[in-house]
Amino acid sequence: MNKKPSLSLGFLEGLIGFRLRLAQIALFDDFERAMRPFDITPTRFGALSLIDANPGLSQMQLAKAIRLDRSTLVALLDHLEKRSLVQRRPSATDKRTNELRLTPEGRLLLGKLKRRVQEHEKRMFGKLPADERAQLARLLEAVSAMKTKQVIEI
Amino acid sequence: MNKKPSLSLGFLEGLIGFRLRLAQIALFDDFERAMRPFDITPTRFGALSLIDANPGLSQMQLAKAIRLDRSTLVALLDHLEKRSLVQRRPSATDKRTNELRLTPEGRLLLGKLKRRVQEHEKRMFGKLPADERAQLARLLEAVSAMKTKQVIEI
DNA sequence: CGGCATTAGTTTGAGGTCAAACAATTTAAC
DNA sequence: GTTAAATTGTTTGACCTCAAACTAATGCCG
Repeated sequence: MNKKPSLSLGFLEGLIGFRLRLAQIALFDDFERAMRPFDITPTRFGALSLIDANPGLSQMQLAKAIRLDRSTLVALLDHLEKRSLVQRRPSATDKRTNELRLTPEGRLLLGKLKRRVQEHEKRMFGKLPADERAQLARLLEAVSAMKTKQVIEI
Repeated sequence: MNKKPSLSLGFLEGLIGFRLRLAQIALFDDFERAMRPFDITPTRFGALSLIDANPGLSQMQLAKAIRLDRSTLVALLDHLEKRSLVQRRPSATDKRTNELRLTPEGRLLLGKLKRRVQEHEKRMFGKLPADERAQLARLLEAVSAMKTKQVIEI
């Protein structure tokens, strides 16, 4: 009748990277569920937010900011443009680039999404005391800032 | 000469979820680089570790433990089996399931990988004082433990 | 026992992601 | 100023992931 032998994590037990991956999956799961009615993923939300905060930015700038390959961004923007949330406008000064802007519909939707995302963050982190939330944010930022100096060969 | 206007993060600025995603990307990047000579991804490493720690487990058990869809696991195990690192052995007691085990080569490789992963963790978290690393692990675990109680409709 | 729901592994299809190759444009070098 | 190098957006191909449908086997329930 023992239904949960519950596997051993073995070596994974002590790895912060593994813990972070699990947290990421839980987070994505809740986000996805909350945004399902709008068909918005974390990546799409990030793109909308950054375009909103930096109107006129280029696809390369956006791609770097959300850590997405520029080729991946093409389909994502196609999608958002098809939904009339975003507009690609050829730059007058550099004909290689597009200037990205939210449409009025895009701004309207983003407003709703922001409220949902706040609720999502509250669900996922609201149980933690404020100082621990701040600590978590600080530590995560420190990890992101770590750059690989040098890679060991074979 | 200002080469870095450096976009505003806007609404993303205050989101722990966004910070966590950036940390995850940085982590994955360093991991991937360190393991490139062995063609091992975090997911593959996780699978090898769990099989090592729980010899004879089934594909479903493994899939749940590493949060992977069972259909995804099929190709992953095909790959590891083709490399003679893992063995699928049909269970005698339940003919639906396979018992998973590492081969001697698998155990040998995993040993090397563990050392690399330790170096990787040291690179990414080593700069943090030990108590902060522990705190980070604890907080991440708390986030993973958050289960969506209920989802708001439209 | 006998039939039906459940479970395990697999296959297939849709979508997200990166890397490499390409054309158009801009920048740098001479 | 002309030519070579770098940059931007795009397309294509490979891979990973999930979800749904399928098959074989087990468990349940009368």
